[in-house]
Amino acid sequence: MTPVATAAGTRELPHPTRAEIRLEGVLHALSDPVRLRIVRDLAADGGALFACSYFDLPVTKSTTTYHFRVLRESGVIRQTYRGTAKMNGLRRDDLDALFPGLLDALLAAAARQAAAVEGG
Amino acid sequence: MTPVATAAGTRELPHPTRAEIRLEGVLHALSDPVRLRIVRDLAADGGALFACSYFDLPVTKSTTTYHFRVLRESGVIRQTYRGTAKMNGLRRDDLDALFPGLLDALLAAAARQAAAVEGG
DNA sequence: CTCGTAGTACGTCGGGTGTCAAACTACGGC
DNA sequence: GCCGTAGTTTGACACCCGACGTACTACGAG
Repeated sequence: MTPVATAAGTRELPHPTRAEIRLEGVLHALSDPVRLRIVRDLAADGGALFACSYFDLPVTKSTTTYHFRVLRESGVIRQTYRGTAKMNGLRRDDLDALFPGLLDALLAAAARQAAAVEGG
Repeated sequence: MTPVATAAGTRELPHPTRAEIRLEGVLHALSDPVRLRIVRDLAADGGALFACSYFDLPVTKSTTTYHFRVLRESGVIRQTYRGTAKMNGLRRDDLDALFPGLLDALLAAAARQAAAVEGG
């Protein structure tokens, strides 16, 4: 069996269109420390793509999958398969078009808070 | 009994200090449609204060109390008693100091989305 | 004092969230 | 073909969240 399109074999991931992205969903996605960290790391290296395994998260693989899915379904990141890896990238263009300045303000706020916490 | 300081009689509400405000908490507070609406209304009239009953929310009184408490405990609003009413105001000074530009970006994003939804 | 208005506290309830372990699928290399 | 690596799925779990009704408290007006 498993002729075509098992859940994992689909090789095609559902993303919300730009118009479907909801501010509340984005804020909810970013209100989790793990997910906020992921987005910060993603934004740190420009528009580069990173596999899930690139991130050093304090949770198991299955929890990691869950968090990336929340980020994708809220429209914050875009995920594409590349061989056995799943590459993740910020949807900066869509977010900037929908909510100009928001992503930068959020990233700046996160950086500021991280500096305040780590720096004492 | 109830000589002094019952929970309601305290007439003093716990607020986080500026340093205690966490970005994740603010985002979580704003990720609920009812609370986002409250903050938008609060911001619409400058720094004016409004009683809870000023807002026309699609929930009961007890749920309203809950949402205002979430906003207060996350540091988004400040609540003070004024007779039998409880006045609510945005903590714009604290938020702007902690996360410059964030609140304005969030309000602009919310306004933009509201316009897109209502305007078709 | 009594009444009305504004808001709180408490108990409850269904559903969502974040976490894990274990078993599984998909791809690339050998 | 077989194995390892990367990620998924499922089920379970404890906890939190948003909603409600009811009973309650606080203050001001009369």
